[in-house]
Amino acid sequence: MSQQTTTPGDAPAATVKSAARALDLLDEIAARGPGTQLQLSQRMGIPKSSLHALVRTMVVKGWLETDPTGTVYKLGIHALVVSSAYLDGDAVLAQAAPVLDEVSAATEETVHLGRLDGTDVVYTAKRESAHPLRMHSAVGRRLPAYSTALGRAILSEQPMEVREALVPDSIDAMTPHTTTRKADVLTIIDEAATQGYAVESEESCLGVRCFGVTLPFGRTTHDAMSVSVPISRLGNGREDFIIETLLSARAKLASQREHSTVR
Amino acid sequence: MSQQTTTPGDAPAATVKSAARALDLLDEIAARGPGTQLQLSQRMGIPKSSLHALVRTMVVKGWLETDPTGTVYKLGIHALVVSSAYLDGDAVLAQAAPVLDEVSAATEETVHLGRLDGTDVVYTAKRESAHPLRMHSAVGRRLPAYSTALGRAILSEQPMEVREALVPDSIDAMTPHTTTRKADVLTIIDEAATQGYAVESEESCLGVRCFGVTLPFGRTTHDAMSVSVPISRLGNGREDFIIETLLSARAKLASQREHSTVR
DNA sequence: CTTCTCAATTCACATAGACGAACGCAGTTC
DNA sequence: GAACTGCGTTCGTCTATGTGAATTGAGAAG
Repeated sequence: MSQQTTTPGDAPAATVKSAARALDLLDEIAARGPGTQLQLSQRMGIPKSSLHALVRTMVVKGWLETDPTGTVYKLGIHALVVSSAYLDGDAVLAQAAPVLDEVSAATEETVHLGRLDGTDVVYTAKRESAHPLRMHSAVGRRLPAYSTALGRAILSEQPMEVREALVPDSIDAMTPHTTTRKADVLTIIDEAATQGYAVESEESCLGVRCFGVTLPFGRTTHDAMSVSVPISRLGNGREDFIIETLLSARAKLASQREHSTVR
Repeated sequence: MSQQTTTPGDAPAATVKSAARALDLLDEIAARGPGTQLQLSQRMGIPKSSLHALVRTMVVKGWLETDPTGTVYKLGIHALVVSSAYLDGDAVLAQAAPVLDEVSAATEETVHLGRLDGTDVVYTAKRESAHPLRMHSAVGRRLPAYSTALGRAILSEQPMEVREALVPDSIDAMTPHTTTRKADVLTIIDEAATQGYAVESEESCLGVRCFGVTLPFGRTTHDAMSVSVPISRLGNGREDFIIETLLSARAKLASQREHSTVR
């Protein structure tokens, strides 16, 4: 993804090449894994001699580390440090955290907070299910917005053009149940807009169904919350209960928002 | 952290200025919080005109975001994304995770994994206590090594010169109980080396005592595990139980290491 | 021991960026 | 409403850095 985010078709906007490359390099390694200088230079289309100085700089600063052998470059520990700072400075997270806890306590399932970034959603917080059977997930992970309940919830509050733009024409199936036709996905998002919540069943993780609602912050909502439940634990109205829980969580946040003048 | 440049007393080491600055800027914001372009340029000692292009580049790439007002710059969502990639690629974490779970289950207290970075330790994983009274902590947060049980455990396996170097002459008290004399801290570390585990009582967080042991990976150990317990829950041999749990966790990892040829 | 391969590294030139100073734009203060 | 203050932005020059080709070094293969 990263390579050349180039916001499509706009001004050349004086950009600092070496700084951009340093950041791209971090993204590249994050997205496609570690590599040698040569491999990375090929993957990114940068002359290896250029990469050389760059990599050295980044190692000195602790943003990259090498293998024991010294030839393979991977992310350094500074990659971790900034993440907590990002989360600390996030007003949405701070406000949503108590509600997240409540939903987690009420449902006893894995609960995520996520945010739209490009066509993906990035998890910004989670609460894990107490059950031994639980999803593998992590704060910072990105998944396509259109195939997750969380992302669909966000998309359902966007105007049509945005939905169109953020659902690609060709969708890779992550599981046999993934909806791969753009039109179908758009229909699903439309239903979510009507219902007020989004669903995704085994489309990104086999055996798991997710439910998502947006968080009522700001006028363009980029944040949402979802609950992921193994299908084996659904039934007996438990699905409805989870949806109710999510909707009332959102209602609670919305009312808080009216009382306190936050941002 | 940032601002140093000039790797102490060795080769001039061709460094890429603008890349270094981009990274320093991330560190700066992570360490001392967001700011306007002017503030940041002053904090970092960079001409504002130089910072201007840099900041724009980083915003375009999603590594920085602005306030709603557009004047205050803070970390962007990419800061989150790399962190999960860092953790994913970490062999130590993958191996230690099950043991972490066990210690968490056995003690029902907050358990941390951490790694030495300069004079600090950075948390790389945690399991939270189920008790409502629990520490505030987060993966990615850094604390001084010398004042935490986790850090002291790591230091206790380092040679004397390293300990000397990593404990500063002047220590800021984080709580009234913080040990602030370098000599005292070195003595405590020495005791930890003898005992095989490190302790810290209310020195970084009032009301909390922590116990730490190193993880037996590699020959120079940079990783350690700790348990943080509210003092009110100690007593009745619970302290000994926790220490035993940690020591046996380490023993388990050590034996695993002998069987599997990892890394 | 020689040759191949794949890695990092260095060098000398063309270019991209760092810098200080000047500018534009709000919101405040007098 | 005029002078200030704090902010981002632009411009032209000097310098740092990106680049391709050539070099070194370590293993593996012959």
